[in-house]
Amino acid sequence: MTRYLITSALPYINGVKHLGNLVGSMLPADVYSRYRRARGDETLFICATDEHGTPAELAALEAGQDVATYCTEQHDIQKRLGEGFELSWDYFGRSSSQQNLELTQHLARVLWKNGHLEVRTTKQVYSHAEKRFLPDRYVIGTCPHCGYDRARGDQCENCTRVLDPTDLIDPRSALSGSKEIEIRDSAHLFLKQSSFVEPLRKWIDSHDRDWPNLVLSIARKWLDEGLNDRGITRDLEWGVPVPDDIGDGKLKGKVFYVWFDAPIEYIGATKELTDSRGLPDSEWQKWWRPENAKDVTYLEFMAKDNVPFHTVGFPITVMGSGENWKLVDRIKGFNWLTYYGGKFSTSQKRGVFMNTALDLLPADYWRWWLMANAPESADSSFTWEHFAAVVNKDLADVLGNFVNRVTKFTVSRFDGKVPGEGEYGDEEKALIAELDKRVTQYAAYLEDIEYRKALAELRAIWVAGNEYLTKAAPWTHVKTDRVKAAVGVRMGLNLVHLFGHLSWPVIPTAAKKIHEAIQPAPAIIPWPDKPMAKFLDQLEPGQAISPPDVLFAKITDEQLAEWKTRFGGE
RNA sequence: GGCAGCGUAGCUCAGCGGUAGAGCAGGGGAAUCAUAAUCCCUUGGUCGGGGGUUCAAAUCCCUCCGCUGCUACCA
Repeated sequence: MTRYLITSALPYINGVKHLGNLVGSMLPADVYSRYRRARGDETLFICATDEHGTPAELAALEAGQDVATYCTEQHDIQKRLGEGFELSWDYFGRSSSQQNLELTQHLARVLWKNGHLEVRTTKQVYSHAEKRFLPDRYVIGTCPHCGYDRARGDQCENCTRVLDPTDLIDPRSALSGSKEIEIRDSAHLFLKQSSFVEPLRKWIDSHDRDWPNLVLSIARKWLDEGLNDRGITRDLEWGVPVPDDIGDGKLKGKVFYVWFDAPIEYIGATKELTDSRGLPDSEWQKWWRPENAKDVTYLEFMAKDNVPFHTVGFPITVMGSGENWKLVDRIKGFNWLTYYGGKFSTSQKRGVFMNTALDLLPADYWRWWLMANAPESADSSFTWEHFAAVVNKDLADVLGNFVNRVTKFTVSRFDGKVPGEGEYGDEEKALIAELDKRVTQYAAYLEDIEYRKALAELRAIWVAGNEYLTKAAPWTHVKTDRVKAAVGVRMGLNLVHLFGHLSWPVIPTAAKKIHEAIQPAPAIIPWPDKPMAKFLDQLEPGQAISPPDVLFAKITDEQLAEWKTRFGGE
């Protein structure tokens, strides 16, 4: 049987993530992981914080903390928020872990031995005020092309030309404004990516049919433009140190570039997991070393900005090692979620962030809207109006109200027990036939990782329940034909039970409550892996049920107005 | 500038060579078990503009316009 290795792009450490970050990687990975587990597949869902790099150092500086402490705190915050969103990680690691350090150094060593790395001297901007090297973007000055006086060292935001920091007129530090900067020579390790174009293209072409267009076109764009060799070290203190035996001692005190060590943390976090349980190395290797992982399908979830690093950078690391490491099998890429058509922005505090989202509403509300409107084929836009309308209609009216009306009616007219009288007739058979089709279709969409379509199908399944109930109308029959009413109620309760199962990967908390209205719920609510005729006729007559509290309170006009004001709608 | 994606009903989107679709919103009706929720019926689009290929184009090609993103040391 296939085992599933699932990774979510690593959220960066510099603060709480927004809904765009969530929907682009962590949440879809979670829904898929839950679906696999529901089907009984052995599944490993790995995520971690991405902790290295200049922004982490700067964020720590701003917070008045040393960077290690800052990262520890932020990691805990992100972990807690992820759990608040019911992200079912098997492990949420840290790219600053010892395990990742060792793996990163190991892979760099074999790349060095295999001749895929070389030392080159580059010109770097050094700032005396900060006593540090500055990444290009943290040097600002006047653009030599258009005269814009706040052009960044990597690109002028005004005329969009790509720049080198040495091009800037009157350069200064973006951090302090200090003009005491100089260009220094600095030795760095370069990964000779250019020699991997052919194997990469072959590999990418082999996924022509099973990768989304978005992913293929981004990957090919990079290959088509010609792969430049890429610096994989930086003049920073915070990061994985370059070992002394690489680069003939010219790289003392440098660290690997965050993009080199971050994907390796997928493996690192797996080892963190097995180490934390005192398991031998063979346990993490059974996911990552193909000789032990022939039955593993590896899926990566990420937003489109991450695609180059997962289709080019990381695969080169793995291929160039000459060792057998698991390469990704399927990549699911996402476009951007926008906030009223504009960018979600961490620095400008524009949009909705994971912490505030959970303060307003339970995770399931967000999970439903985000997955039902996932930016799969194009960017999609979050607006409070749309969010409230969708959540109220789909969750409160269509699903929540269905569960409520069936269970309440059972209590008021059937003593709160599953009625056993009567046999299923034509209406029930028609419903069963429809649901056999729809459940199969829903599963097919989840297998394809087509979330918009999958959730539309799930919603259609809920609607089918409402349609059936209207036709069965037990509230009418109960007055004249108790047996007929009993059939409708029994089917209604079986439908509630079904909805609890089918909804679990997407809205786990509500699904659990729905399941518990009928009977105690297991930790993993399994997929209804049998024909609907059986599944919808399985509740024992006489079994007691208990209506849940209101599953989804509606978002009121007042709340909507308040949130729009508070978060700046439009 | 280059590259990529997108432009289909008021809104959010599906369809991607064979008589224009879904959900929401709007209109009408039914029902009254239920969080006034539900169910049925229904209005609504010359598929961004123009040109071409084809028996046939929203769907393929060219071109123009518009929006978004990327452009390699932010991640």
